[in-house]
Amino acid sequence: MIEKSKNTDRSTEVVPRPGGRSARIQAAVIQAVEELKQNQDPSELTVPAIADRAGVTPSTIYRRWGTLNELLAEVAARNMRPDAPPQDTGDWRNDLAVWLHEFVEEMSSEPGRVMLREVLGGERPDNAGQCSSFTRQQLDTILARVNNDEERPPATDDLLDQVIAPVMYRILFTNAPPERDYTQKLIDKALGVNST
Amino acid sequence: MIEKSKNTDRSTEVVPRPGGRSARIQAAVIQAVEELKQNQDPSELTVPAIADRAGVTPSTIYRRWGTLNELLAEVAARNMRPDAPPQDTGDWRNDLAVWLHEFVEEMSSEPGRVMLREVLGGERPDNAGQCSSFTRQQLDTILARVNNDEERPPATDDLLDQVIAPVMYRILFTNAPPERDYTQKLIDKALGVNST
DNA sequence: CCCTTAAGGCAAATATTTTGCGTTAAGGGG
DNA sequence: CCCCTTAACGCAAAATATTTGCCTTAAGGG
Repeated sequence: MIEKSKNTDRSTEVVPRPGGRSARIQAAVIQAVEELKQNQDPSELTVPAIADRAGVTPSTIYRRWGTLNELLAEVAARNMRPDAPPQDTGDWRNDLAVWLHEFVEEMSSEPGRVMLREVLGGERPDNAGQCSSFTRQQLDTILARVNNDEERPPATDDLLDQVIAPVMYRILFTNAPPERDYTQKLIDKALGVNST
Repeated sequence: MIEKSKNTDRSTEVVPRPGGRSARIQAAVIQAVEELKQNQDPSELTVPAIADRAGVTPSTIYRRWGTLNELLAEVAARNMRPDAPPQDTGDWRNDLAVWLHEFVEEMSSEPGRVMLREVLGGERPDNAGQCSSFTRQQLDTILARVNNDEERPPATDDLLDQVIAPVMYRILFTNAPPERDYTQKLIDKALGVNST
């Protein structure tokens, strides 16, 4: 008997389908994770518990995300998405300072550090990449407010190197979260302010 | 009957004992982890497997480290300890460049990224702190070679902020590991080299 | 409307983590 | 030097979590 028409030998790669049942389940799972994270006691944040609350079987979660770490990484990355563009005070330098101080405070907080740990703990680099992408977008938004005729704004990359990176390094690798003064000095230096 | 002499009501806090049986077991477990990490297929890197190889019961590991993540974080932090001081070429600027390029290459490599993930994935901040402590020591060693009569070396903190941090940020949060040119420019800028 | 296929549910099989309890060895005091 | 106390370990049973095989479901495409 001839094997029934194998259509798999075509280069017709199986294209992943967008939206639909999968999407609803994914949303339910993610929401379940966020809800369970409200309850203190992180030991309740387990795959079976998440599955239960999402109305899904554990195997669904394991098959889609592989491990709890990956699921948490994805959720954390999502939650890092800013819910608003940086405040517009009319002075972009001020916007930058205001936004940055808030950014640092959020990242240094316990929930912030937990999110960072989760994002960086995942194996897929996408999630971490998304975080810096969000940050970059916020910076771009602020820099777009500069009147280019009057002054030349710093490049986004320079701000990432000279301000964001040092702040993140301290949060991730030292016990001393960045003080407000320290952060401000980084800004001033990056913007070329003379404070000798 | 009088409860037999309770000597626990004294302020004689029970002091954790250094070295001894515990120390040997700890060493055996850590070595087991390192050996198992040689074998590709990280799915073999499991607590029962580690316990087996270390000649220990799993419960010992769970009680001491809590989770696999914590154990891996500790081992990774240990392995980040440099095994030699930075090469001494006679020119500290060169020493810095040589050391840094090697540092970046190690951290960007797949094993390096895995170690970073493990270190940052643990809950105890000590391990990450130790990493930056190692880095700081290496930098200090290089800077100590500067002849202070002739030139003023940069501060270690400035190097951390302006060179190490940007490099680490890119490794952790972007898909593009730092190119050699990029790293060199960071050094030049931090050392005040005019390259306009 | 039917066909194909990726994804989900269910439940059994595995693997892991946790826990209670008895044992061991390191230190300290008499 | 011996005993006493205690933290840490081993062992094994119990509790959880993870993996897997097989069947069912629903989204898209022809």
